[in-house]
Amino acid sequence: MLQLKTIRDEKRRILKGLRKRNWSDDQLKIVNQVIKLDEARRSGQKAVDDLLAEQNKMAKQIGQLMAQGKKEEAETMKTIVAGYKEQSKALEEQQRQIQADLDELLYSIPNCPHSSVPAGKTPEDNTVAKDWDKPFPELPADALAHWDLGKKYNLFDLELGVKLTGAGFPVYRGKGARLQRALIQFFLDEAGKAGFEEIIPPHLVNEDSARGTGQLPDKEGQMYHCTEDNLYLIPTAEVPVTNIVRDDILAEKDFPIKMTAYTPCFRREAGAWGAHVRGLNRVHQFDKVEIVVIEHPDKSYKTLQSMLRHVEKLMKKLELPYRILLLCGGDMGFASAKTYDFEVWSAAQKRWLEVSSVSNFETYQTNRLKTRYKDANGQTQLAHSLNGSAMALARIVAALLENNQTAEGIAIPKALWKYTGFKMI
RNA sequence: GGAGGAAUGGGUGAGUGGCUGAAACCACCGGUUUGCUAAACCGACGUACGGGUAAACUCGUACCGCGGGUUCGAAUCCCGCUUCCUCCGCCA
Repeated sequence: MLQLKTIRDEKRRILKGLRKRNWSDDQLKIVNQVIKLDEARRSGQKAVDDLLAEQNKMAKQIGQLMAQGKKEEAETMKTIVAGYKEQSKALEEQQRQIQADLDELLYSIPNCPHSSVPAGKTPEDNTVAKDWDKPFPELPADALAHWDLGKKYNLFDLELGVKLTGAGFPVYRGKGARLQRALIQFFLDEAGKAGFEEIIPPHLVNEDSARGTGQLPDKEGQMYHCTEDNLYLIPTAEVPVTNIVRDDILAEKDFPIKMTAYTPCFRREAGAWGAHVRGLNRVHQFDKVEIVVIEHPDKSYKTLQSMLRHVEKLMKKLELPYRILLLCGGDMGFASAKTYDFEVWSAAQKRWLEVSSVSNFETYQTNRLKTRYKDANGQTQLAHSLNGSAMALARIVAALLENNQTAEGIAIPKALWKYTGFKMI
């Protein structure tokens, strides 16, 4: 969530940013409500603190009176303190309510987009930051979409997934399974070479972690929830990995903290079913290698660029046509200040598929996570957090299969040979 | 799953009702001494919110695993929960 201090001190910037997210004048009123509630909170706290201070002082005096054997005086003071206590209890209750209201409002305000983020409402308003300037792969007229290729070569089975679990849970098998594992290994190795520490996190997280990265309370319905144990299946490795630094106070020399993790990702994705969700395009369980960076605020945008270059390198090694989009305010995720999306060209479907999303969250996540560092003056400051997919598997597989299909079979890109153990499917 | 024990600041660890936001030691940081390093000595050293301030600083409040309770007053007493350790059972 946004910091109260930022909302107080930089109200104009925040309002401007929220307009980029197409907030109406009505919605923008929330900002003023927050400021008003915050004032009430502060004056309320002063009142409570003063009352408690008085009680503390009197408690000490009572102790001294008792020691001196002045029992009656002590007793009269006790009755006075009892009155104060009642007052402060009532005030504290009021404060709790104010704080709860304030939190609720703060949770409902998305991150303020970076000044370089274009305004816009829909995906059509995104800016193409880097377009594909070479020709797309030419496929014969009888080219198959990946779901048909999967059947033809026995690579994955969606119906079998329905039998075992339900729609959206693909079963990979044979060379399809092997390709999947090869890609994971390849992505992890590349991340390792780029200096990311490899993590194997839990695949279920508790409520605190889900709250830390912002899945709760806003996107509760998107996660699978094990109610018996109150644990959530992770929708992305971002959740457990970023929470590694929750409640930490780092030193400046610790930056950047670079971590990578492969995990399966579980998403309920209620609704949103339609023509574009066939095959592996949108599933409830998919594999992804994620990169996460905790960075000094002065360097986070430079780091965002280096993360883009990393993902770009993966695209090139996989020999896939890709483009990079700078998302507009309306299409950006709730917690992000700036997001780039990578899309690969899916030659048989003849459309772009989103395979990676790289974002700088600035202090939006770290404010909830309480991930801070000591600056040169010894002051405690919030760190910046960033993450990106490097990359999401299912859709990469879809594009690989479609783009590389030939009469002889599906050609595997050179970079994967040593992982797959085969060059053709 | 059953039976015991434990949880204090970055670490070790003292502290069983007021003089304890918390001894001592270690680590870290600043300084003195030193040809350099080490040692020795001196000093500072938690977090959050709030007040006085723009800041240095200073004051108040809260925090000794978490939540409640008793009391004028709780790290300390009581209740619930969580986690960790030991033993037993089950098990990849």
